[in-house]
Amino acid sequence: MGRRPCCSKEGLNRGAWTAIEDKILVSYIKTHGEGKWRDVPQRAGLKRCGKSCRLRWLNYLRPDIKRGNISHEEEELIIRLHKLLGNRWSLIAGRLPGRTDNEIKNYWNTTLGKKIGPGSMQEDQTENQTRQGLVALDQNSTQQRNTDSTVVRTKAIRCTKMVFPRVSCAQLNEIDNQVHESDYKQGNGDLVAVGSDHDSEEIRGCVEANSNSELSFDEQILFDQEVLMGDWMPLDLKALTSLLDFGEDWFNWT
DNA sequence: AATGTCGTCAACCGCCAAGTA
DNA sequence: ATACTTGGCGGTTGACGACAT
Repeated sequence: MGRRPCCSKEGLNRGAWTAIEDKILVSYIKTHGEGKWRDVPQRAGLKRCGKSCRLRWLNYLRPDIKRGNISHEEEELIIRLHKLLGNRWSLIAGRLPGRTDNEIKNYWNTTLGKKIGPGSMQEDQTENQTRQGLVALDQNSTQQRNTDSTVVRTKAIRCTKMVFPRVSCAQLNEIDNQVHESDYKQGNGDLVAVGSDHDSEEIRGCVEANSNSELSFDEQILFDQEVLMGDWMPLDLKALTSLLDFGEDWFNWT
C-alpha cells in the first residue's frame, strides 16, 4: 500500500507565503492553539497543506522566534553541539532558544560547513556513523574510552538528564552546582544529574523516584546522545557552555 | 545593461516513530 | 496486535538577491 499524501495538493497554494496568509494563520493559532495541523487549512480558510502551515508557524511565525544574525556565542555553541550530536538539528536548536532547526541547518550548510572545512565535514560523517550505531561501538575503542566512566541510559523519561564526565571531584561538584543552580533558576524543576559512575546508583534511585518508572541500564556505553541531550528543558547558554567546557575532553574520542 | 554564477534560506518531500482507534 | 494517522525530522530543492563578468 502506498503512502497516503498529507493532503490532496490540488488547488493549493505553494511556494512563499503571503502576508495575508501569515496573518490568517497567526490569528487562527492565537484563537485555537497549535496542533491538529491537518485540519488547520480548512478551519482557517487557507489554501495550504497542513504540513506547510505547521512549518510556517514553527519556523517563522512563532512569537518566540529570535530574529537576526547568529551571534558568535551561538555559533560556537552550534559547532560544539554539532560535534557532539551530528546533524541532529532539532536537538541543537533546542539548546538555542529562539532558533529553529531549519535555521541552524541552513546556517551550518551555508556558513559553518565552509568555515570548518571539508576535513571536519568528513570527520562529522564518521562521527555520525558512530553515533547512529552507538551501541555497536567496537570493542577496542570501547575499552580505550571506558576507563572510569559510565553513562546510564534512560528510557525516554521527560526532563531527566544524566552526564558522567571524567573529571575531578572538585570539577564535578562545580558542574553539578552550576547545572542545578541554572536549571532550578528557570523554575522548571528538571532533574539534572551530573556525576561519575560511583554516583550511578544514587542517581538512578533519584531519577526513578522522580519519574515513577524503572530505568534500563546499558553499562559500557560511553556516550548516548539520548541521555546527553534527552527530552529536558534547555539550560541557558552560559550553563551549557560551562558543562561543555568541562565535558569536552571526555566527549572527544579521537 | 545584460547575462551568468553563487549564496542564502524558506519551503517542500519522504521517511519514521509515536499515538490512537 | 494491527492498521492507520499525525507530528516531527533531516535532506533537498528552487526562488531570489547580490555580485561578477
